[in-house]
Amino acid sequence: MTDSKRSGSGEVAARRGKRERLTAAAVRMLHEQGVEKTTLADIARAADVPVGNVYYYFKTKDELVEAAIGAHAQSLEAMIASLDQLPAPQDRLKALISGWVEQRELAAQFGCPFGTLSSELDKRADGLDRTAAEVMRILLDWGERQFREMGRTDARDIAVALIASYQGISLLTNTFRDPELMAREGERLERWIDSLATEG
Amino acid sequence: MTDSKRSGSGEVAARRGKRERLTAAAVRMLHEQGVEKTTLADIARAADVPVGNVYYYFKTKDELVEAAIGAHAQSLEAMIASLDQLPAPQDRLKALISGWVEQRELAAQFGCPFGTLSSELDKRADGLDRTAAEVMRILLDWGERQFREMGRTDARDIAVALIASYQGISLLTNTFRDPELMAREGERLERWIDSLATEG
DNA sequence: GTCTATATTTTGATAGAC
DNA sequence: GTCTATCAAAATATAGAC
Repeated sequence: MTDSKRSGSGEVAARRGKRERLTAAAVRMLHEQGVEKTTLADIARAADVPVGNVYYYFKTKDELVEAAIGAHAQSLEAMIASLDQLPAPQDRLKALISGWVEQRELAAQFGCPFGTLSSELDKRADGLDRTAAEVMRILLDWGERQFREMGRTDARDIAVALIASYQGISLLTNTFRDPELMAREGERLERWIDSLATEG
Repeated sequence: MTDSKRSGSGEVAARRGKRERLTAAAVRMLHEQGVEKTTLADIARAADVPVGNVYYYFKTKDELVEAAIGAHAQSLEAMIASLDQLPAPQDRLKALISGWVEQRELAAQFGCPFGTLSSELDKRADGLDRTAAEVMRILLDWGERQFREMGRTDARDIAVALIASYQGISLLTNTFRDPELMAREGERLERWIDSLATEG
């Protein structure tokens, strides 16, 4: 078995490694350049994989976009699991906002990584926009649970309002290239969360 | 002067007519399909102008995009002039929100006409994203003036928050293809405007 | 001013050597 | 499994007849 180093688990590791590098590169490039402007060559270069080799891992560009959406879903689930460690729903929500504010420089450069992707996919006929909507719904449902736990009967509406505020301030932060916009809106949202706990 | 019908003011009218049709078609197509997905052929077809003729009016695709931004600026100025007819700033702001809610079906299909454009342009290197930012600033400045007239010292921050809420709910309304999201958020924002007038 | 035909470039995707 | 070379289609832009 002189081929033992090149076959077996070695191949699997290489395969997974490249596939994951391509997915990570896709997430980054789609965020920075958008779906339509990003070419397969861009992604291949960012992943340090030859262009022609991309098709061994992903049959079409859409499959790469789908993999990027999946990666966003995984990140989101991990973030939610982390937030759920906190005992009080108010603190969980405020920790979510803090995370947004921490990413304000990236938002100023390229907007919300998932919001801009979702927005762009909504202009396409295929089903990838529905996949993105599913991911967005995970965050919305989590937010609703927090507000319900705080005793709000309008939990869904204010969860929608919170996520909308984040998506909107991401767009403005990006449009004006001003991370301070996100910081100030974050402070306002945290005060708002506190006020919701005391009000009816 | 056998050519009198084809030269002189007739040509100017035709020229202006086609240019304006192309601009209007660009606005519509860029909204529906996005900048990168929309081809010059798409715009030409929507304007009922032969593809090759487009270049007589616009030297590049970017010039067409710029014209579309200019058209948005004009629409915005017209809307502001109309809102300014109302005597009270609260009513002007609530009329703005009503207008957003009225357009909810279009938002569900394609998002905010200007927000999605601005978001996409921010992913490009050229200066068109700065032009879009100028237009967005017109609305922001107007909102700030209304809140200041209401006696708010935090006028800029809440103007940013209001526009962000609209941009964000447009994105969610589009993502979930649900115009009702915009309607409910509109109601919430109107209650919020009222509460600002009574609070400090 | 208008339009057809076409040049040029880019991009998604494939064939086939190694 | 990897990679080079290349195809085919689409898109921007131009040339030149009318």
